[in-house]
Amino acid sequence: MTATVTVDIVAFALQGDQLQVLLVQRKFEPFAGRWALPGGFVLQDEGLDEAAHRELLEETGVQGYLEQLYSFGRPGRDPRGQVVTIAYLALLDHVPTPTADTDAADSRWFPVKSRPELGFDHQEIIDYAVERLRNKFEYTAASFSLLPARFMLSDLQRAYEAVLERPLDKRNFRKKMLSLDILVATGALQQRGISRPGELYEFSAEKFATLRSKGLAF
Amino acid sequence: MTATVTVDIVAFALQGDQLQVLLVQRKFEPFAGRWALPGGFVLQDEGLDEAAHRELLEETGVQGYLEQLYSFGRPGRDPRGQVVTIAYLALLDHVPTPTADTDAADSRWFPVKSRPELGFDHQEIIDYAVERLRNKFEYTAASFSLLPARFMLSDLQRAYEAVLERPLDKRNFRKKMLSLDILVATGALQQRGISRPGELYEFSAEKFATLRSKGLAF
DNA sequence: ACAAAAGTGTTCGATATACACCCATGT
DNA sequence: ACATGGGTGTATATCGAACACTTTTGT
Repeated sequence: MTATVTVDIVAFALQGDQLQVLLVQRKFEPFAGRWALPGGFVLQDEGLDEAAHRELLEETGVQGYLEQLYSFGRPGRDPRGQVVTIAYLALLDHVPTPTADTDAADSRWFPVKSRPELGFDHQEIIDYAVERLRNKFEYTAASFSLLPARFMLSDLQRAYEAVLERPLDKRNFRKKMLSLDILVATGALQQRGISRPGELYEFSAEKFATLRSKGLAF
Repeated sequence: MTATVTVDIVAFALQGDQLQVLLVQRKFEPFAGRWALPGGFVLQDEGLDEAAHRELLEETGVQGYLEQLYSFGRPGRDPRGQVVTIAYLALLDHVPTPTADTDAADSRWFPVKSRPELGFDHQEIIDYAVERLRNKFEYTAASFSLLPARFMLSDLQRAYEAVLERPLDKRNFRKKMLSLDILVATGALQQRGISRPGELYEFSAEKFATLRSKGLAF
C-alpha cells in the first residue's frame, strides 16, 4: 500500500541535425552497467516538479523547460518492488556536459534514433516522450526551448525537422513562423560556414504569452 | 522517501444538457463531510490503470473509458502525509447510480458547473480534467464514450455543446461529423417528445480504428 | 566561376464559417 | 393550425501544400 515514488527525466537537446537524449549508465543493481534515464527518488516534503528540477540540475548543472509527461507503475517494472515513477520531459537550449553523479558510472547524450538498450521500462518512456514532443511541435510553438536566445530561421527549421523527422518546405515554413508574430528580427547577422549570412531572430516573450493564453504555445 | 500512492477518478457523464461529475462525500478525516473525488490507494502489485478501473467499478458498478490525466504531489496536499495521486479521466455513456461505498457517507453526480466545494486539491484536478476533455473534443473524436451505442445527430451535438459550453451550428456540425466517416446510419428512427423522429447512428469501430491510428481519435 | 546556404511569391485545393428555410410528428 | 425539433446547401474566407529562382558570401 505504500509505494516508492521516483521521477525520471527525459531530457532532450539538439546537437547539429540530431535530437539527443541524456542517459546515465547505472553503477548499481538493478540493471548495473545498463543505460537508463536520469532520475531518482522524490524526497520527503518535496513536490514532483521540484524533484524533477532537482534531478535535472544534478545531472546537467542547468535548468530547462520541464513538463510532467506520464506516470508509470506497472507491477514488476522495478525489481526492487513497487516503484511508481513520474516521467518528465525536459527541453534544453544546448547540450550541457553531464555532471559527474555519485551513483552513475557514466552519463552521455545519445541521438534518440541510435540509443542503447535501456533498463527498466525506460524505452517505453522515451517513446512516449518523443511522441509528446512531436505533438507539441505539430500543434504548438514549442521549439523555443530547444534553441538559444538568438537563432537563424534555418536553425528553427532544422529543429523542427530533427524532431518531426520529415523535411519541411523552406518558404512555407518561414511564412508560417513569421505569420505567428512571435519572432523579432534583431538586425544582427550570423554567418555559418561559407555562405550568405542570415538574420538572427529572437522570440518575443510578450507575443508569446498571448499565444500561450490561446493554447497555441506551451 | 516512500510516499503513499493513490488514484483519483474524475468520472464524467452526460445528463440532459449538462456535463456531470461523480463526487463522494467523505465519511472520515481528513475532510470528513466534504465532497471529494472518488479514489483510493493503489494496492500491492496493482498497476495504476488497474487501480483506476477497480475504483471506478467500486464506485459506479460500471466500466468506462479511462485515461491517465496527471499526477499531483504537492507537499501538504493531503494532511496525512506525503501522498501522490495519479488522476484519471473516466467517460461513461450514461449516469449510473453510484454504488454504496463503505468509506463514503454519500455519493452523487453533480453538474460540473455547480459543484460543491471540494477537499484536498480536487478542485484543481477537476479543472484540469475539464480542460483535457475540452481539448479532446476540439481536436479528436472523443465524444463517443459519453453517448450510448445509438444516438441521433442532435444528441451528438448536445454532447459537444455541453462539453465545449458553446453553441454549434447545426448544419456545419452535421456536415463535419458525417465527413469524418465514422458514423453509420442504422435506418432506425427515434422520436424525442412531439416532433419529427430522427435517424439513429452508430459509431463504426473499424473506421474509428483508422482515425485513431492517425491520432484523430482517442 | 562556382559552391553553399539565405532569402523570396503565387497558385490551388481543402477546410471552417456564416447563414434560413422546409419537413414530419403530436396536440 | 401550430409548436417542436429534424433535416438540408451555398457562398466566402482562411489555411496549408506545392513549387524555382535570385542573392550574398568565401574560395
